[in-house]
Amino acid sequence: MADPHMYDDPNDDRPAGSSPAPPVAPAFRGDAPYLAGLNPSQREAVEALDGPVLVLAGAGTGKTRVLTTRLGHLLATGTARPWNVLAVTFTNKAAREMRDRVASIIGPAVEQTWLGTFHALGLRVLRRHCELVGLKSGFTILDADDQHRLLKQIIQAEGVDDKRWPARMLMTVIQRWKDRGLGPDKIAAVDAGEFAAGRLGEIYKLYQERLLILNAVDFGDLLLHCLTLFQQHPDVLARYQQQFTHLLVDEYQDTNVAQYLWLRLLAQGRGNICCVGDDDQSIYGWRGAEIGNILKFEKDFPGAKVVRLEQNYRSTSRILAAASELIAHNDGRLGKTLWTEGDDGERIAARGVWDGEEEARFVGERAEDLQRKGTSLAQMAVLVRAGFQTREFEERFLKLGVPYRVVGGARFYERMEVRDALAYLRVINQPDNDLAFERIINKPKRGIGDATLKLVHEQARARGIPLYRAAAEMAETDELKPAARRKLHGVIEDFRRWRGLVDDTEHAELARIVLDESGYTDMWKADKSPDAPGRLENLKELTNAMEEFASLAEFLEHISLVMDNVEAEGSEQISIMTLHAAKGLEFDVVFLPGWEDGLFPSQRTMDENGAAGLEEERRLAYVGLTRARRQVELSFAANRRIHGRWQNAIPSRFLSELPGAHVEITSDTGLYGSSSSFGSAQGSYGSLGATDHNDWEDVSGYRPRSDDIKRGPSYGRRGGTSRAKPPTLEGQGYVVERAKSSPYSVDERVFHQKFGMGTVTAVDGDKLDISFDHAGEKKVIARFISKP
DNA sequence: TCCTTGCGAATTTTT
DNA sequence: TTCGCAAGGA
Repeated sequence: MADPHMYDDPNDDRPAGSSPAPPVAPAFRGDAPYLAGLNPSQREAVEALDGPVLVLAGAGTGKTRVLTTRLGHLLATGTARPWNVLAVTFTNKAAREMRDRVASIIGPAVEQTWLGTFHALGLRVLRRHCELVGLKSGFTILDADDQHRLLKQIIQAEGVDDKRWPARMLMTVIQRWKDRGLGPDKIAAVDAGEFAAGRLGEIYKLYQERLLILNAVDFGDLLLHCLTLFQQHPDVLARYQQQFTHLLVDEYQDTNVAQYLWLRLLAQGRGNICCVGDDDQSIYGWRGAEIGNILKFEKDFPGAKVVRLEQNYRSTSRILAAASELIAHNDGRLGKTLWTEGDDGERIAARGVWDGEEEARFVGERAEDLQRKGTSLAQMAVLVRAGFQTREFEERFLKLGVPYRVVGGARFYERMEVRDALAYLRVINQPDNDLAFERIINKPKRGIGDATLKLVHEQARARGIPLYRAAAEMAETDELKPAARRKLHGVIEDFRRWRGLVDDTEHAELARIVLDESGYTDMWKADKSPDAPGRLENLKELTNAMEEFASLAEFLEHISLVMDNVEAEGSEQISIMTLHAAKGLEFDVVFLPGWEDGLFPSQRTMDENGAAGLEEERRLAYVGLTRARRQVELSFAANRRIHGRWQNAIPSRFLSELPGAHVEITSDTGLYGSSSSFGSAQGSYGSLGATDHNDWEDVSGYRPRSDDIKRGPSYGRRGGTSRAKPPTLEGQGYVVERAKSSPYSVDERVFHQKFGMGTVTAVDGDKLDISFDHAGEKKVIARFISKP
């Protein structure tokens, strides 16, 4: 039996089995009110409480409802006591939502469950046993910026060329190692050898050592230290195993190896683990998520029951059909068949346009049109592949006066001014925080530059003391030049005064005092840049937000874990966001712009991760499509400006993977050749969707295969690019007549609007290799070529 | 110590 | 194109 004193908060964490479970509430046997309205598979997923369970929840099949009802059921029937349940999510938002919804079933008892993100729960465990992994109580959590600066210092100190091996890149590698549960001691020389001239293993080790000295951890450590703890202290692990009789995991397809190991260790107690997820929505492979976790669940947890949720309550059957056909192009799926009792709905509209600007114009018009017909802007979203794509839509919506919001983007707590303000507060709360101290020691400029700071650093390192203490001492001695010393003295005095105020000043008020007296507020007041007023506004918001917390320390602890924005929702605004940010959301109408090969699927992903990367892109497309309830408006441009370069583009291969019967492709006149060159004999391009099989492939002669990843012009490379904007459609020369099969042959002389005259060297469907007289070898789509 | 200029790189992102 | 960073001059 566990030592009852092991748990510092008896109210919260009673040791396992300290009291017998109450009898199952008779009224809840089988016909509990919260079970009403579940379909048979949902109900099965809720009621299978014993042994390992995998719930494969397709998009829009009521996953959240199942998850929360299951947790509620577990507690309401007395199968588990609240503190015997471990419920894990990925985001704070999901955790909040689950907590709220479970509370509506079982009331405040939910507060006693271990419900939270992997990181929050990892932290909770770690706080109790930190000394066992070499940390001291009160350790701090570094955010991405702190990590980056710390690693950069190490890289420079080690004399590694940070041009060739930027800290960001090495940080990513280290993070991926941590995601895989690998500490510095587990990195084989071969793995580390690829980076930083073979020194990354060493750098990783130094980085971890520095973290311990700073008494700090990064996000990856929250799990990594837990793993070490569990492995080296079986007694501790055993107690948690005993405590957690039931585990519940959301978004299982997004777990990384470290999270998997963490779960598996804990689940080895009673083995009642229930994971919910959708392999088709695994889109975070690039940050360590291991889709293999969900694929091999049945192997990992023998005797696992698999429940499929396939009835979709969100989308029309045409949208589901399109999404299903698309995702069927992926290999290695667990497989699901989504169906709905709902309407067919409208066909997916796919629109070809001239360039990005026209695409934005088109989306703007469609949005206004739909709004006039009664769809709220709040029920529309523009989902893009990459952040930079949002700009064109923002500009367009501004011009049209269509209210919009960009979801995601810079988060509040990551804004520079907010981080600066927090750094002041952190130093006051905990002067040993070197990174925070360093951040604001000369912000605003107070004449303590690199030279002075370097001396303080040396002193601190030599004596093994924190920077703040070194600075405080040097402010009293003669080691510094009088000017520097005076300035340093001034700041240290300020901090002393502020620290003296902590106990009897309301902490939000203290923050205002600090920001004023330090000159930080004045610095932004004096700043004439256009974003200065916004920054001052943010500082005000920050101090206001502090009022909700009991103390400064509590506030700081909270925000180091919860970095998310509280989004204002419900207002009449169209949303613009990345496909990644859209996961889990739904809208009546979804715009999916930029469906061009190289942009989406992203060339970079395909280059770096090959066929697996392409599959992940396809899942992203699947996520995008399944966000829509009623209508999907796809679009693709023939020309796009990427990083200031114009490039011509071919439609995304995903477009040709959609079922023609449910997709209606239209295109501006002449864009992709005249009508005679496309589709059937007389058809305007717009009639293509009527045929059973999408004619696109027949038209272009281009049949993508899943392993065919390097075709087509690529973004971010030379070839098919030009500096100047391509001539407008009204120009001329772009409406090209050509016969159905390729009208060009090898050795033929041709003309290209941008590259001038050239000779065809190879023909592959509608793609030509041309040796231009002045522009060199290029791959070009036939429609951009004319006969001289 | 601060400010200007020039070069290079440029997804997706939670905690 | 645009942004961020680093080197070099005032």
